[in-house]
Amino acid sequence: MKTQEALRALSALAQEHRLSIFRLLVTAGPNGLSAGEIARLTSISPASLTFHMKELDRGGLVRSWRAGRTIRSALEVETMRGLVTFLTEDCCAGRADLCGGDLMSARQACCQLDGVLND
Amino acid sequence: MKTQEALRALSALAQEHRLSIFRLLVTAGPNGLSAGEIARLTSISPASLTFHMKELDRGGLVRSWRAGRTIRSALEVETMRGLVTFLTEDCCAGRADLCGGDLMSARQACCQLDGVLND
DNA sequence: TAAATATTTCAAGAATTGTTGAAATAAGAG
DNA sequence: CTCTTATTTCAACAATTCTTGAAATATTTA
Repeated sequence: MKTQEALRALSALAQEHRLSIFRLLVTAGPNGLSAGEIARLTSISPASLTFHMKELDRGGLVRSWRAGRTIRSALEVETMRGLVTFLTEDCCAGRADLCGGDLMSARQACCQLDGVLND
Repeated sequence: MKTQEALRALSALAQEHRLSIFRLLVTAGPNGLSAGEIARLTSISPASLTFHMKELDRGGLVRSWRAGRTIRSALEVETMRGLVTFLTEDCCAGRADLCGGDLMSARQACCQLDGVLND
């Protein structure tokens, strides 16, 4: 995952409504939920929901498809996995332990960085 | 970490300048960097930097202190660790594997959720 | 095809976020 | 105490984000 993709995913999650939509879709599994179900369960108006679903889509966090006369959306699992990897491995590269990453590999990477760090 | 704290941390990271400041501070370690150094290294104007450092502070991602006539800022490590935990354990609760979390414990949790999920 | 349901589009307006340069504040150096 | 360096504050403005209700579109049902 590149920085720009990560920024779009982070922006998508950094909003109250969208975070709750996201968490709802986590529990919904691969079949997802229809827009109407999401709107009802989160008390977001239809027009506003369309706006937020687009942002989640732009962030690569959901995928949507038509099913009859409803639009269903489900989590794009790999993106979330990629974001956590970005935060722990790429974003905090060489110091993955700082972000909850693996301590052993982080320690090795840190040793290589020792000369670069300014303190 | 509560949802509102996570939202502030996510919002703080969801901006190009702030993400690059964050990544700079990852490499800087506990002594941090002065505002001037950050401004020079990232090409952000002083006034704009003040604005963004406040957002990072609001997100709990950095802490700042005066050292002589400079202000130094360093990473607030625990918040980043907490955010990754939030994303993997709390946000994706019961499906931590979706976010790159531990597969074993995720599978156990999923079994308990099976009856609740709607597909 | 007409009616009903589900969702999107659109434009207007409100709210929030980000940038800028000039002036203000804080601290060390002469 | 004055000068210089480092940073913040502020107000104005631009840009982006979010909400709203009304109208438009797509699909199924009668």
